[in-house]
Amino acid sequence: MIKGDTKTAILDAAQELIQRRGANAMSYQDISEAIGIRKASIHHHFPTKDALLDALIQRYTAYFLGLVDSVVKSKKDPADQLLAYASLFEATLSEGKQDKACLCGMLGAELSSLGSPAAAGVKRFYRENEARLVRILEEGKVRGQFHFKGDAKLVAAMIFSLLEGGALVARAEGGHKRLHAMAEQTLKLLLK
Amino acid sequence: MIKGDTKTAILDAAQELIQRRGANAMSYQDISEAIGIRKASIHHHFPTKDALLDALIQRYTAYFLGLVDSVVKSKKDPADQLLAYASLFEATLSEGKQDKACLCGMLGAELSSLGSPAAAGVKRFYRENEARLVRILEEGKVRGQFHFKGDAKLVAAMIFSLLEGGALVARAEGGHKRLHAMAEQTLKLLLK
DNA sequence: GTCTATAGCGCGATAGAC
DNA sequence: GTCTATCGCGCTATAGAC
Repeated sequence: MIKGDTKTAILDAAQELIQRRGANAMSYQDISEAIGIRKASIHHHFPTKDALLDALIQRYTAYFLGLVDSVVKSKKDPADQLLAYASLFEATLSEGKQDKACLCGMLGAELSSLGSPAAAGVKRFYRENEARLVRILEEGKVRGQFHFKGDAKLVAAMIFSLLEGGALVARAEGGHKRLHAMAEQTLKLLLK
Repeated sequence: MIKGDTKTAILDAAQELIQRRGANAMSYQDISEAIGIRKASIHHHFPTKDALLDALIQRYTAYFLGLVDSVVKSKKDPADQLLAYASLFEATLSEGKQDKACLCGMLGAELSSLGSPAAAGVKRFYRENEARLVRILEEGKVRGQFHFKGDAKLVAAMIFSLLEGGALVARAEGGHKRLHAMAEQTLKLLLK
């Protein structure tokens, strides 16, 4: 709280705008209007848009993986862990003024127009998330609770894609409730 | 070939650009350079970008659903139909200069910056695809081949989101081969 | 139907005062 | 650290000649 508060406000505004509309539809002017600061001041904190995106992805990844780890730690049951993991995507969707998808899901669509540090950050987000899903799935299999055939890595990739894609598709119809129903349905396929 | 060839060339170029980079990163100038025509000429065929997007979505939807229907008709086995359906997404991903996702998957991320006819078109694409998946899934269940618990509509939504999301995520890592592996893994979950 | 030319705007980014 | 002012560019879109 001593310093850097403006930086945080900029990142918060940028994140919300991107989650709602995408990076290419978000401008310094939009951020400026959202938090009541001039464009030039934003450039002082983040010289270029690429730098802003990069910082945003780093912060989001750390924050989101932190949520994942704490939510996974708080449950013993892999099935509960999986639903809790999915609920992070659902919560984003229903947060605030709504229609917010995962930041890195949005950026995935815009990957080829991103700077290379930003693009690398998005890929890392995907990898880290899938790695955590693998752990949940393998634990569930060891316990004799999940009964899927095949590679846990592929099931993890499947579930991750389904949640990222589901967040985007559910914005068009059904919203967070529909995403939740999809997550529960997916769990049913794993349990038997 | 008698007429309207320019219109088709414009739509082809626009589609490729959007599938690769997104609608907000695609400009009349890009199309102009791709097909060797002036920007003003594009405006003659499609007065506004919204009109171009709308026409593009209509054409894509008709084309894609046509592929779906013919591919479904050509297979008897629901499991084969499902893999064939998924292969449409895989084929897009590996086509041409690569890294092309589903047009409406890309536009789903940019939904809130689309004009309302375009947005409605994207939603319709989602609905029509899920409806076709429901039919495949129900047929598979009736035949005693698919063994999923729960609502076929939810499983359809799940699979559709997984393919749309998977196309986006697989562009970051693994490409069409990874998407194919995910589709096969999904089928395994349904078969038993 | 395609062209040249240009209007009018919003963008990312920079210079320099305070 | 924030501001005013502005640059230069690319965008969508339009007017009008050919």
